Amino acid sequence: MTAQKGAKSQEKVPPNFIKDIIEEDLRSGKHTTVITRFPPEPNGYLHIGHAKSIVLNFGLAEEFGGRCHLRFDDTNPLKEEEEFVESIKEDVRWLGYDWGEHLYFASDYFDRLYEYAVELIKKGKAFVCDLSPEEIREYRGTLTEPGKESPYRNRSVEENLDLFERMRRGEFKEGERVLRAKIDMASGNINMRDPVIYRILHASHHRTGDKWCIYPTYDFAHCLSDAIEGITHSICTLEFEDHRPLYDWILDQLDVPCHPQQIEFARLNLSYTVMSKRKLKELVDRGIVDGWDDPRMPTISGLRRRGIPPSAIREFCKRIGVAKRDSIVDIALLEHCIRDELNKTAPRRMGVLRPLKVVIENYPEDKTEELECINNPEDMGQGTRLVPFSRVLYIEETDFMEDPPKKFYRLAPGREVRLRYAYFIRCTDVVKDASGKIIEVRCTYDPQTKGGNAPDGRRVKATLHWVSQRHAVDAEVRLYDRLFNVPNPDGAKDGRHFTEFLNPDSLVTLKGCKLEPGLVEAKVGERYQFERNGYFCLDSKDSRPDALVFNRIVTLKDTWEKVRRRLSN
RNA sequence: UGGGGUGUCGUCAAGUGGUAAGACACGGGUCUUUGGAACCCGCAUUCGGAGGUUCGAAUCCUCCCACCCCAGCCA
Repeated sequence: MTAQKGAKSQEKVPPNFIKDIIEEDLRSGKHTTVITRFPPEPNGYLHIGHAKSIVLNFGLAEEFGGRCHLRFDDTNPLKEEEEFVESIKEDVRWLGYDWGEHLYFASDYFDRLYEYAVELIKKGKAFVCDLSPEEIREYRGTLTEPGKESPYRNRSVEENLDLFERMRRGEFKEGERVLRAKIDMASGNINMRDPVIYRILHASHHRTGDKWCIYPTYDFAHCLSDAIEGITHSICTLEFEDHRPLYDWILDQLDVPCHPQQIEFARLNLSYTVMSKRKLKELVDRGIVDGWDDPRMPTISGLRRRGIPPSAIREFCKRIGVAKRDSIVDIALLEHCIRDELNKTAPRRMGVLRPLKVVIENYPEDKTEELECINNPEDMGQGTRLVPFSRVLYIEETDFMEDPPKKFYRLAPGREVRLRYAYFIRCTDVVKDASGKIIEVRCTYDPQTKGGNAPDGRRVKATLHWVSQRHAVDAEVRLYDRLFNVPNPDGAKDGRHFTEFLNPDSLVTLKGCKLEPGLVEAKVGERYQFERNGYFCLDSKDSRPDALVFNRIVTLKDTWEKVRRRLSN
């Protein structure tokens, strides 16, 4: 428990401008507590960009001893579904955050919001407008020209009250009338040109059913929901900066419990992927990926299925910082956070992905030895396990070369290497098939080197992982890589479509992989390091006890691969 | 041609008048029964540009340039 707490306190959000504002507000006495909120619209799945916001909002509240609300911004019944509220709750929970009792819905406030709208009308600050959607657009003006006032702008309070009430009762068709705030049609900020705050939608809502046929817009509902909940700091992304004057205007007109401060920060962009809901949906709809939880997707469900630990995502979100400039974070940082976490926690196993048969000529045919292997050299507390060794083994195809280039110091004819936790072996011969392909490597072992050390002090340059043929468990292994070939797939200057930059090798499926026998016991949710290969986990969707499927979470850093590439250039 | 933002290393990002943190990436090295990990070293005389103020400027002033967002009864 204490250790847990200690670990948590290390997970602080590093300094940033929002934290500065909060600290100043606490210091000056403007606030005595911090109340934030994460306000998703339940119309889609969460992705790692949302994780940044979640970690910020929940992290800040946690750190200052306040709280963070989970509030669904469900003001548009046309787009929202119950299915998404459940998946969003699951994702937030999985990321490690708890909203406690503070689960809210903007739709919980529809009655109060309606009353606030009436109050605005009574103050002469809102009016019912009969203009059609097209006319409203025309009257709004353009970015460089001011708008024109609606001919309905100066209706009497009584008439507005009556019309608004009749809107509520369902006397009008969709688009026939709206309620608008009366602000300034000449404002340079288009959001202030008498924005629509209520519209007619004859649609049933996932929570309020058919009780309402008028619904508040985001601008009206959001600030008031914040005020109702006593939010102190309302943190959102940059595109809402232009909405802040409206946020403040609405709260200034009304008798509200408090006036939260809206603060904007730059949303997360990640290299070698796309983040917009529209683009992710296209990947799903065109069958380019296996659904929203495809392990290559930046969705929370995709990251989860990929096997990425939530702690690594939290750490990543804290490391990227919070600022106002548009940026693209290098996905290598995410990968680093994943390796960093898994290196410390993941038990090691041996798994041969591309098997090459090795026969140890001087090892008895029927003998089996149980060799002790360390589960995690970074954490000896994880203990050891026994792995069977016998005469016929598999090693990695890439660990043998008949004609090795310089700097390759794995197995080759005449060479001696170490089999991890086992023996030194020396290659004596190779066996090829009719096409010349090497199908078997013949070796001898040195019985004196059991455990991996030579009594005579003899050294070897390489240590290979291996699996005993007789004992191996078969598995399918899916090697995942970056979805795109270019850092910024939707930033093509020549207007090329982002799918033109897909990485054809983002998924490589390997069958007939040979794993050490203990891995039959692997369970969904566990993560392993397959030594010298990377980190892997069972696929939660497709793996079956008699047909194991492992996903590669991330590779190990591979210096040899770098050398090899340099050599071939 | 309107309004709102932003420009510090390849990528993020500190710094808020006192002489450019840190991380990732990258390069080199030590060590190693994972070519993993760990450890060490290197990596912006310069802060979008040009002027100016000052003993002193990334930080203050002026002008300019670039990029992002806004004309949903979406959020």
